[in-house]
Amino acid sequence: MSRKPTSFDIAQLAGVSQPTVSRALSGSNTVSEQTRKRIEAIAQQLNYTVDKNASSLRKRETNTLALLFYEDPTPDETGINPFFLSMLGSIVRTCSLRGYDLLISMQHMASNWHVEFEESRKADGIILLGHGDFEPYRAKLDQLMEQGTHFVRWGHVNERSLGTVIGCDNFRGGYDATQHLISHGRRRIVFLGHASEHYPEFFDRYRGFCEAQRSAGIKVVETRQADAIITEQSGHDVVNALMARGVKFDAIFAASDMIAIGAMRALSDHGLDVPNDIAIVGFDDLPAASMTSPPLTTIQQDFSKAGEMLVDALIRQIRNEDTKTTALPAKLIVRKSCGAH
Amino acid sequence: MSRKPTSFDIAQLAGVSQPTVSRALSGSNTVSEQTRKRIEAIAQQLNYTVDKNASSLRKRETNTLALLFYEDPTPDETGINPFFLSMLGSIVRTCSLRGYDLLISMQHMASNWHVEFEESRKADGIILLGHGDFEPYRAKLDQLMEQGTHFVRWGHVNERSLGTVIGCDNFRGGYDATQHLISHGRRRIVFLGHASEHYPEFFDRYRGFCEAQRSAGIKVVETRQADAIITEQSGHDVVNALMARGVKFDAIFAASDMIAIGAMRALSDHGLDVPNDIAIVGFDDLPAASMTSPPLTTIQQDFSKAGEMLVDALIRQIRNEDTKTTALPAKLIVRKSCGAH
DNA sequence: CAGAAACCCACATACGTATTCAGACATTCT
DNA sequence: AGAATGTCTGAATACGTATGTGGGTTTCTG
Repeated sequence: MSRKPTSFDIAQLAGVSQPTVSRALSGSNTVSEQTRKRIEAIAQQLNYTVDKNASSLRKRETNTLALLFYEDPTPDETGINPFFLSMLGSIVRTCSLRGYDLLISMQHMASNWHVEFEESRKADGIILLGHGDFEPYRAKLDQLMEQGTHFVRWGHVNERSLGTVIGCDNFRGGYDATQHLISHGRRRIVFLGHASEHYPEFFDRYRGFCEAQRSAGIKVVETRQADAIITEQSGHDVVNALMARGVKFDAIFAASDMIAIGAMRALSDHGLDVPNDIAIVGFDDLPAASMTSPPLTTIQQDFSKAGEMLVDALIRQIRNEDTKTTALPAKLIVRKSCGAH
Repeated sequence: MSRKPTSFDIAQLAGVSQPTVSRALSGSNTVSEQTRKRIEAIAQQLNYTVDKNASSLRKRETNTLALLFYEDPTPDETGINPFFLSMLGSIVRTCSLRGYDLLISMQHMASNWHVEFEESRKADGIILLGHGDFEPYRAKLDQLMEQGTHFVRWGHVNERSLGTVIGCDNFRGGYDATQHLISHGRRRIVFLGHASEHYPEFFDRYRGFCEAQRSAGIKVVETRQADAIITEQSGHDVVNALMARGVKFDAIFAASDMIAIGAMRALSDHGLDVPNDIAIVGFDDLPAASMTSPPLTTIQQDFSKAGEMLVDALIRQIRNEDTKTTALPAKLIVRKSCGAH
């Protein structure tokens, strides 16, 4: 017999009916210990595995979670946002520990994954990475809510967030980073990163940045903020632009490590020393942060915890248990780029 | 009707039978243009999606590929090998372009995924990352072959490789890197990385390293090789060990960028300048390579191409077309760590 | 106008599992 | 001993789709 064995095959060999095989292997207690042993032995010997599709069809659940990246519309960049990549490991691991399979997909705005994944019963729920709750994402999130699709997302934590969100305490992180620079004597700090509603997480970091300065009696100057997105190149360019504009500063708080790394390269090109001339603090604690020279002081996001919480929250939601939007603490990691000691 | 619509629902509304709906939506030409339009309109309106499980069950194919990482047995390291992460993006994208879903799993040696994935019809084929064809992997690969499971893997390319392998021309890469250092006047080059059968890719790079030296009339000295695995810490430690042993060298060829980055940190700790005191060339061209200071000269592996080839080879195999084991070219990327200008 | 061909479509069925229901048998109770 | 209880198992069926087969209508051909 070369085809894949079915529960009928096992049943025949064990001299029982197919339903009994199904019950025995799914751990039902309505089957005698003796026959169960026999069935298990035969199943093992034939390398029998439950057919996932038939099982899912019958049970109406797939035991699979879907992970959806939002693909940035930069056709030349082939990579995934390094920040999300860092979270991937713990998501994969947690799914595995919880007995779920993980389906991964990268989507662009045009596609309508929101009807695809749960509707076609590929997955029991969806984890969203990179989908904010402002336009043009908002409409899609609304539709997910309406459909009753189970989903959680990583993002900006807010009182009126749509659905369940796991995020980071960005305000506090921004505050702590800035406070740290101030406490080491820096007074003219620039913020590198967008500061608008369309980048709600960066915006919170920026607000923390402003608040820390106010607390220290430093006047917040608008010219000390410059838009940047989460790429090394962007960080590099924005520093050059600042210097071209003649902005004076003695420290940088970058809204992401990628930006910080690009900034360090630009400073190096200008012959400036980090941290003596310019101190830098980043955000995220990407793997790359500890590899720069000098190593980057940064605000750590706990990726491992984040992935675990996303998966667990989604599973709770699938089981119709209550879930709550949560902000994880942000933690200052002092290395050398900030000039402490 | 709150439950998910089925093809029967569509059929009823369109006044046709269920099979006609199935044929209309799957683009069969045995259904009239007129009824097809009608059916499509209704399907669209109801947000109808083909049930993946029922379809897969009936068609006996899942339209899904599985990606299996081998998890290094370091329980504290929560991350995935950065090298594989770099490939992930293009694998995800290529799957999407080819119309396949991607199932991701991280496995440890103990588990027997080899019967799980294709046998339980979760996927039509498997992409393996991090599975060499030496023990203890070999037994599992043998079993996959025997089962007739479709799989491809990234790894060491060899005449007698088991199954279809996509890899990199490691020998040539090692040769070119070393040759480059020699051509810039370096004579005492150390190789950082394992040089044994258990690390076949590193071993090929090492053989290229040796060959380049012989071609240049430099005597290959065994003390100028030191074992290291693909982590930053390992690179750091091994350089310290070399210096403690009093080994003299003026250049480093690291078998991976991670090792190179760790090595640079160690050199910096010792007050040595890169590239003036010690020139360095890495391997892989990880994203981090361009962010170090000085930026790392390295041998580039084309991750984008690699992911694409893995996916395409697997799909060909699933379609019973012939596939061939392939080595991709390795390309020297000159930055600043090697001291060329 | 008869017969052939072409075209559409419905009927029946299979994919492999999980669950409901009821029956068989053994055991215990009165 | 007869009834009641409990334990285990089999028969029947549903999940939603895809496909082989055959029937009915229309169009074409001679």
